[in-house]
Amino acid sequence: MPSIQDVAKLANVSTATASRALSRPDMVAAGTRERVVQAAQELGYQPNVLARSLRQKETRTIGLIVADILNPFHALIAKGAQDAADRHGYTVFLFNSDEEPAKELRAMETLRGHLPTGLIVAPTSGTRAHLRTLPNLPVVELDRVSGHPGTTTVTVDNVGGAMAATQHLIELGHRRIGMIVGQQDISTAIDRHDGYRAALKRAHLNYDSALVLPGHHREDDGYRAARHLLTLPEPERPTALFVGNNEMTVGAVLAARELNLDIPHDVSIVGFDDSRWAQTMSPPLTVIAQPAYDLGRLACEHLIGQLGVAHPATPVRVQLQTELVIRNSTGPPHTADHAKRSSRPSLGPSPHSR
Amino acid sequence: MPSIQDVAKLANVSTATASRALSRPDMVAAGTRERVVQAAQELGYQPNVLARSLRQKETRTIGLIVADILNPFHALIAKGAQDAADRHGYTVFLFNSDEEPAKELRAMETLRGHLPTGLIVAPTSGTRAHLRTLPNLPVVELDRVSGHPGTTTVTVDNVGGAMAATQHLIELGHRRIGMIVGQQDISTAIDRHDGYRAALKRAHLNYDSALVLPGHHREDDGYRAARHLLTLPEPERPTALFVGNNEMTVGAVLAARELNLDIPHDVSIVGFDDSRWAQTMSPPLTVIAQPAYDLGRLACEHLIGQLGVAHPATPVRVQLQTELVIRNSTGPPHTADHAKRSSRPSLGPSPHSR
DNA sequence: TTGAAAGCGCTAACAA
DNA sequence: TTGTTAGCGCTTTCAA
Repeated sequence: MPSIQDVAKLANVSTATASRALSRPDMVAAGTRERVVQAAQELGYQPNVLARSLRQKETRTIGLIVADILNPFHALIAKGAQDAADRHGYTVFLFNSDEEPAKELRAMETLRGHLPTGLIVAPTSGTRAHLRTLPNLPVVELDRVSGHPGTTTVTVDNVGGAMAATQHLIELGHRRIGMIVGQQDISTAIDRHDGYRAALKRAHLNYDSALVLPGHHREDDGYRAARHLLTLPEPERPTALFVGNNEMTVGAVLAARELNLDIPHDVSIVGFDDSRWAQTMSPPLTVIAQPAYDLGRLACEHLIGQLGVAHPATPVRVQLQTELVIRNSTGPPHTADHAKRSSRPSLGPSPHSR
Repeated sequence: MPSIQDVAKLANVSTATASRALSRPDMVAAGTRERVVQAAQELGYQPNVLARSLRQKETRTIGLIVADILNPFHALIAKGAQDAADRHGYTVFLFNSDEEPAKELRAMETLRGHLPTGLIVAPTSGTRAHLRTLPNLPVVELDRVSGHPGTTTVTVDNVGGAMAATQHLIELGHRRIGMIVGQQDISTAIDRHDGYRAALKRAHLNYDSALVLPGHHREDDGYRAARHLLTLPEPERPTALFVGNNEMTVGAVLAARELNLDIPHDVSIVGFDDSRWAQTMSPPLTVIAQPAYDLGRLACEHLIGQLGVAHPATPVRVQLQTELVIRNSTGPPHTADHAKRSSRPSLGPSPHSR
């Protein structure tokens, strides 16, 4: 690997001039500049980022910790952030916390040694404590908020989204609406739960805690919770389910299928988060869609934007809107008064539309 | 951020000793060692990776370039690689090429400045040329091979997988089997095409080039190709489709739905790559499953394993097996001799808008 | 077993 | 406009 010394030698200038010619062209005479650039090209010179960063105490590197890169929602966030970083000449270090605070801490420690210019994190329950390890590091929280004071947050309107989902079911005529909710120490789960309650209240429906089951955001949790709710004795069984995230929604759908319940005839389902399979599943799922890519993009842009700036008095709180996408997994309830259709040959592929 | 100087001062030793105490404990007297470790802990010292790497000319960093992090197959690869790197104390720089050689080159250039210890790449058509920019950098190719001489490759048996898929269809009684194949400058696409041909040949079936349509690995390509194949006039229309990757398979399924063709009654479909939605789709898809996580893991382990070693005479070629997972998207053909069922209600009118 | 000193490649004061 | 020089934080000779 050629160094700037080699370039300088070939161009017959000092290393300082070579450095300037490449990084601050306007500080150097046109002729010299050209010689240096020419030499650099000839040697295939690529500056050593490590040396530069060490000297400048500025790495142009951003740490990004997402909860689970295998979840398309988080993958899309990561892509949005990475694309944005790239546009601004930053490089992203991507880590997975797998929803485990311990892993998140490890990621932060690793990151710290690399002296990132800033950090974007989709918090776990441990984030607030962990962030105290990294004072003076500009942080943007993404998707969820940890409650750490002073950090910029980029989220969606989870309360509003959950209300829209619940209200959609209510408007279809549902009165017993179950919710499969995420961990109650994660802000999104709390907010979605709140939105669900608020929508019920507005419609003067009772909140029945027996219809609200917690999960840890995994498919399996959704499956188990749905199985429980959907096998409640008839008057108690919910006619609709609002599921708090994408993975759990898959589980809920599988549970319904397994119980031979037709969606939406026997049970309506609304999920949170849109995704490829929400569209291609049968039936295509009604969901609350989130602008995941923009979430990542904006988090990154805000982080970069506030880098130079001194600590702003009031931290920025960006909130994006969600969108209710009505597909075919929701419909009016068919309760006991309707003859229970017995042998539907599973769930025929339903019309796919958007 | 405390530096090793601070630690040294607090422990009353020179920086050299402090460094040794932390990195090579056995070179230091027990008492001194303890004092240093104690001091480091007290200060929350974390070594500056940049300075260390600059000095040692060794970054313990691995570059990873995948084709598309939004594709669960690649996401799983990335996770496998990252987990493995982590276990060995390496940090991964993850980049997306988005299947574009130009983006891949940019990623490599960025990477180069960071002096990665090694590189793992899922090649595009440009990789072979680009790798010449990075001589002396240990490289492992993943999933696909670029033909760059001397690099270790970790792939699956694409020929075998494609043969298994095709043979499965043949055994079910299909005689006209269409294939939607990937870009013919990507090794996996070539291999899968070869496997398809080989299986036909072994069964003494003609290879009909009219039944083989190319695509660029995107859902949309699969959709268009399938639409074309499935609307061929009756005697020519294939009764089964083998689709060369996961994204295109989704497109093919959507096309079949839109044409009101029942899967597998009217057309059988086998995809390459398993995934969440392959399982949850309706019908659940028969696929050739690939060990994506292990692909990533092994690529990383081989890279790390060969780091110290001088250039091995014969490059390593790891090949993993695929597995035919039979679900419900394949069945025996029902050709013209069967009465064509006209109005299958289950399929529903499927206005798939795009 | 420890310390002094050099140097990785780069950029930024400062001087010329 | 250019060059000289120092130093970012660390590890590693070399010497004691």
